[in-house]
Amino acid sequence: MFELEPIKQSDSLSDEVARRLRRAIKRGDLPRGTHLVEQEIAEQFLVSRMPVRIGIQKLIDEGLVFKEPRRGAFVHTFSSKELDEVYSIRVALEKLVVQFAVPNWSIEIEAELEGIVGQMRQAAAAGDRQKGFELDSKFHSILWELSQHSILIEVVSSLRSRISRFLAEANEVLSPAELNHHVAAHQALVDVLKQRDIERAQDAIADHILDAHERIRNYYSYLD
Amino acid sequence: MFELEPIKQSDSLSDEVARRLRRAIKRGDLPRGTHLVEQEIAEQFLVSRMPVRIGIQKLIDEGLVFKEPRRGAFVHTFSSKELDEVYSIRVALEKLVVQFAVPNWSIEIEAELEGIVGQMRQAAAAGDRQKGFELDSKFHSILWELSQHSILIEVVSSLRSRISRFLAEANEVLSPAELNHHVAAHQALVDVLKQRDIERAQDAIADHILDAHERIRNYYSYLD
DNA sequence: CTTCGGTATATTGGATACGAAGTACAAACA
DNA sequence: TGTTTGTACTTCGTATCCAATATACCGAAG
Repeated sequence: MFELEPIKQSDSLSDEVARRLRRAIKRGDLPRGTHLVEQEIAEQFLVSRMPVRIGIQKLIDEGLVFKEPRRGAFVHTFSSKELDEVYSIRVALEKLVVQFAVPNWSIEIEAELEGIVGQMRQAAAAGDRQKGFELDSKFHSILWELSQHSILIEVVSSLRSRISRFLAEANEVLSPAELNHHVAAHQALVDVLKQRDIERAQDAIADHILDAHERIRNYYSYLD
Repeated sequence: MFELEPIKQSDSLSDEVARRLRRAIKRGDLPRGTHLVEQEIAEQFLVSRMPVRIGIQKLIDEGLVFKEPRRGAFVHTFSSKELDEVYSIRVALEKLVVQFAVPNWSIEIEAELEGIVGQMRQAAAAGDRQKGFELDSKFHSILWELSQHSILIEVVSSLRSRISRFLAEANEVLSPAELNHHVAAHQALVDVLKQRDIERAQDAIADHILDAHERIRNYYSYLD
């Protein structure tokens, strides 16, 4: 008997459609308020309207898109109130993440996160905001995974997903000082996590999230 | 100029299908693991398969149903680990609910919740577990609404929705003592809320949720 | 010039029929 | 008994069609 890697075909067309639309929304290629016309999208992706409809439905449930009856689906526009709401929830949940993640802390994770912070430092020095943003996402998702709580991961990543297009937008105008501050915040977080002190780590991540909230709120305050 | 409420015709067939399936799952009419065959459901509801597909998709994103590629959709079966996860998140979020709800506390709300607790007491005395369950749901959803945080409401109600079929099941076997204890817990919660002391109210609701967790965990521990 | 009404167009939401591909199950086979 | 094969079923996607409704435009009436 021999073993071969199973071919994973878990991707249905509707999943693929959802994924591509999700990416486009998060990257800002589809500006807020954009009308997602089924027919157009179907033609772009060379599929029929059905997988598009199901794909859009997924995005609706993720909060990235909203639908008006008989009018169609539109890219969601966030109010600053909603932004505040998301952040207030995230603070609570990220503390929970830390609570569950710390007991699973290991040398390997420590090295991985340190490595990411190192890359962040380089990206900040080079002024590569895009790279910095990706590393930030990666940093947090590693922490989420470390918590080993599938539903918590689902909820918290869904929350971040909702606001990611705003994060991406605000990220583009970060000053060099803010970039450095951002790196330092992650370094500080790792330093506290290393000590496996849950309470202090929770405080640290709460500070970090609140700080990000403040930053992004300032950005959007002069926007609308 | 004057304002009138817009007439919303938000009901599509897929919404209706989702609503009915949701009800059936929560009430336990569709046992866990049930294969949701599109054709069958379509025939039952006298609609075509399309609204069924979209309706099922909604339930998937709510976590009530899961899908296996090329096999179909099944009513979700919870593990005790998932139950623990949901509760750990709910404790954090319900505390947040209280934090935002207390400042909006009013005489009217107080009367309403007191009324519900009163009805709970009657239902408990009469041994009407079904009624007690409905009142419990209502009690908490009023508190959620009071928080005025739309996303928080969305997330926390979605979490409760996931486990509601288990709650309903466990609810059926509550002893009279447990029924009374349940009523007392809600009364205590109202009493603390009345004083508008956020911290104590948070502690109270955390106790209440943890207590419910313990109870339901005991029930399911001898089940699987 | 604004308001009203009609018309044209586009889009959604749903119905229906069909086909390809994967899954389950039972019967036939070794 | 254990394996193979065949068949029926189901999903997932395609292709078309249709009714209801939203929107935009245009012209006429006030």
